[in-house]
Amino acid sequence: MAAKSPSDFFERVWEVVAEIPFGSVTTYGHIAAHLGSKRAARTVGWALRAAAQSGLPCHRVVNRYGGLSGHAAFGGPHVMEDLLRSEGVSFVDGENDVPCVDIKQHLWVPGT
DNA sequence: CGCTTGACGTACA
DNA sequence: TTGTACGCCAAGC
Repeated sequence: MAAKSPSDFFERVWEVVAEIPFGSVTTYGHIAAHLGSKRAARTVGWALRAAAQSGLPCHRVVNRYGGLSGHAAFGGPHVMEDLLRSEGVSFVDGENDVPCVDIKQHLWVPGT
């Protein structure tokens, strides 16, 4: 698709997030890499915050460790986790008793 | 108009 | 191996 404007970076993130299948999750790094820059993960986070306000399923986007980072943007610390569990996403205990999404089982890659 | 912060990740010392 | 620094892009002050 033809590029539009420099801020199109946000729209690309939203486009990818909107294509995440039900019950699947992806990571900031994968989205950023799909956009062209692996280190743009931070910018992806900014776009996700705006995505939450756009009504996109940004709760399907987690960090590299499967940890839910943007729970604050959902208005509740357990909203994001509950949404993922409602979609059938499995949670695994992290190395610090921290529940993380089983990305190994639900990881979805942009372009699939 | 310029510096700092921010839902991360990779590279290097 | 662990810790620190850098990079990406946009918004806020």
